[in-house]
Amino acid sequence: MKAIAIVDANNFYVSCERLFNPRLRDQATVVLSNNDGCIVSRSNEAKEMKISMGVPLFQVSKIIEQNGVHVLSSNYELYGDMSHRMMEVLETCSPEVERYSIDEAFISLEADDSQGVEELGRAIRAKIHRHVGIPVSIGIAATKTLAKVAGHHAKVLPGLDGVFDLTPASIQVPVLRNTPVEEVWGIGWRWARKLKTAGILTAFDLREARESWIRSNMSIVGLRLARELRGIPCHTLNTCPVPRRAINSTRSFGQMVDSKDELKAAVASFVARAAEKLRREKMVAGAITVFVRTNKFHEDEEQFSGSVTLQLAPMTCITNEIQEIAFKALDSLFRQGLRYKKAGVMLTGLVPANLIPQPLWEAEKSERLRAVMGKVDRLNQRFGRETVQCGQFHSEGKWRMKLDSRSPRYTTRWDELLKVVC
DNA sequence: TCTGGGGTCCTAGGACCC
DNA sequence: TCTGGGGTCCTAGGACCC
Repeated sequence: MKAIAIVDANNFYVSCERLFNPRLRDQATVVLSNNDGCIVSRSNEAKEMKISMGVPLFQVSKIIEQNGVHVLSSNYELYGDMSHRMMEVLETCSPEVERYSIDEAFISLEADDSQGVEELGRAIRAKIHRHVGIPVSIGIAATKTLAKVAGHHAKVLPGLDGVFDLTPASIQVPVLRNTPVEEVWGIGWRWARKLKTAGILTAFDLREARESWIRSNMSIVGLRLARELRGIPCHTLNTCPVPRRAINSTRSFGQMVDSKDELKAAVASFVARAAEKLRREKMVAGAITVFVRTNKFHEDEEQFSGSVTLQLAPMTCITNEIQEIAFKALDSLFRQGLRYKKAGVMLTGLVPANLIPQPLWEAEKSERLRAVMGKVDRLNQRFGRETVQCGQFHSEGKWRMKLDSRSPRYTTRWDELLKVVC
């Protein structure tokens, strides 16, 4: 029998921090988003204190102080590296691995005479724990959506020890009846609200709902979802990474920004980051969107949110060339007298760099520029982001984000290696 | 005072063409 | 200048995910 499994790391960011700081084990710990704004990962102890996912830090500061919860800024370099290690182990366990997010992968499992899918799942869980040290939950079923349901149960039901096999037909109905509809993968709060009004309260109700109703209220997306709950696969495994369609770089500012120069500096830095990603993927972009917005939480201030898209012709991956167009977009977007909280850029129309024709007379120039960019990227990779900067920059500025309590990047920086003191 | 970032997919509507 | 259906392409916006 062949099945799909979802392998999902438990409290991933907190688990990564605990690997290198064992004092955090058994202690309530949370990890924050960029700018130290929101809670994005919680240990089980923190979850028990009713600290919700995604809440702003200041709203739970009382709980955190009263209980001595450990609070860490996010350390994406560390989490990215641990994620990579986990995926490498998975690739030794299954011929088909889809890296779904930083802490999750879908894999195929094939049972044989000696081992059922559940035993396979348990072996994988043990191997990841042994080689990487991160605890995972594994849900197994015939479709991705059912596997996610199984994975959720594997995580929260203590008796299952982290692995739940939902392939036996006999248990599917009771399990789906016990799954609130808002916990189904693909159902967000808006659809959940709509479904509840229509009397669809559980995953089972959604599975049994009329297809015509689903189609007209939730589009083809909802229809696929309902079929997946019935065991009809609509989402296959994507084992080779699909080419990216867009690259973003956006940030909320540490403090509000009102000057155009400072906004320009922020946009220049976002373009630099996005262009670096673009070159790493060996692609060029055909268009750039720049957006700015005020602080939507300050309801008493004048609000503005706008974006401008401009073509990049010829297509390019050169930071300075993209910055030039981005500044034009910003010029037409900027309004004096507003206080901005967030800005960003999005590169779209991405094409592999080797597929676009180069005009002969441009070839030499673009070759030279690309070589320069390559050197800049290598220097920044080696000595840290923004060691070498392109175009206009203020290295400091109100827009820079806060990261007050980041742990060392133990596995990717020589000077931040874990020190053992005897 | 403080409120994340980076993605994907789908649909509706407008512009344009035949 | 208006009439109309059908097709494509593009963009904005909405919904979702982690």
